[in-house]
Amino acid sequence: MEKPIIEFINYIRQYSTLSNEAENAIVALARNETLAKGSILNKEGKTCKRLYFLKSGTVRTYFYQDGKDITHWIYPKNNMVTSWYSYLSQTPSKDYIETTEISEVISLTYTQWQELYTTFPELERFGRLLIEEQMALLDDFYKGYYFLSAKEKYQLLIKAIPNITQIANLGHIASMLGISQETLSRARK
Amino acid sequence: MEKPIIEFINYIRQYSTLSNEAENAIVALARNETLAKGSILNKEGKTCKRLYFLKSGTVRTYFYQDGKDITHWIYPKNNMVTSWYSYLSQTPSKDYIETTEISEVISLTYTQWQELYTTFPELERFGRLLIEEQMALLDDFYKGYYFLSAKEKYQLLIKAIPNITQIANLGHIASMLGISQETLSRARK
DNA sequence: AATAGATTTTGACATAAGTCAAAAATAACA
DNA sequence: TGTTATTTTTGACTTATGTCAAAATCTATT
Repeated sequence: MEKPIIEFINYIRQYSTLSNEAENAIVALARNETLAKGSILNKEGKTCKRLYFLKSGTVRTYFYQDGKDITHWIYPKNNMVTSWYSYLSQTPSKDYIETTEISEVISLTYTQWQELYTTFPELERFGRLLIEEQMALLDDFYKGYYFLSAKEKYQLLIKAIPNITQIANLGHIASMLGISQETLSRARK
Repeated sequence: MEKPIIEFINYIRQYSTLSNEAENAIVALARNETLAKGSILNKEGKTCKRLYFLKSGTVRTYFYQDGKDITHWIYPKNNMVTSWYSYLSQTPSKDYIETTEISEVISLTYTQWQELYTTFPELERFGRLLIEEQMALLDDFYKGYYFLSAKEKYQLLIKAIPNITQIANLGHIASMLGISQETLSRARK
């Protein structure tokens, strides 16, 4: 029998060694889905209950401000995806999470993870290291960001997500950078 | 005998239960210092080896961009302080960390924490929950931040750190928000 | 290949915020 | 309590980026 979860297991192994028991527990709980382009994983006002591993495809998180669709972040495949604030604090989200192309995701719920953390210390380690990495990324990305010109912001993003132009359109990228699409278009000239 | 570490132990207890053994291990390793105003805890180019608990006082992290001093974040007492990217990845920092008034800090090194995480699962839990909280804070704060006017940015900061005007001057606050001091002054009008 | 739809670029103009400089207000110190 | 230093505010002018609108380019489908 196939094990469609294997990529996720390998992903976890990059952070922490896994006992057979822990692996089996994850395999037993994980939900594996193939989603059409434009599928919504979570929406504004709903608490994000799941942490997703994006096995293939692309996911975008966004929210509405003054009626405008503003991209929060774009995730290429092989990333953990969720609405971090909502998921971690288990409070209603301000974000939408959507697939921008056909995507496969593997997920467990917040509650399941809490139990796994308690039962398997190696999974709590995974949880810690995963968030540490996300935190370091965010901390580094936003540092001094405000004082950069439109062009410099774009260059910084390219460094963080090199294939961003292949997986997202200009409008989404621009709002992610906090600049207008026209300005971004000119910055790339 | 006094236990000057007790505030830190209580802080940890907010996140995770602590066995006597774990508590003793921390007491044995923790370094307790009183620092004059303007003390530098870490500087640009040096890897931040310690995670600090700010028992009293105020700490500011900042970096230089085009020769300008730009505030990254300001920490009131009872917070964990470090240069997150540098500490978590153990690579050279871009930040300076300084006290802006006389302050007491309690700290352990990165290496010490790694050992504690392995020995005491309850401390690994603390480590995970601490970073999760920081991550949620950052994620929430920066969201949609770019599209706010100077005035709205200031209001958002006041919500995040209500006593900010008591513990930092306008120039530091302005650069933290990514706006000029003059604009901030006018925004507060 | 032709049509329709979506995305990106270009143009003209408006505006929030930056910069430099000086004045005013506040705090620190003798 | 007067003097100096530091911090904050105000003024005049400049500029990067936003906005609205239209043209150009790319993509998909029949």
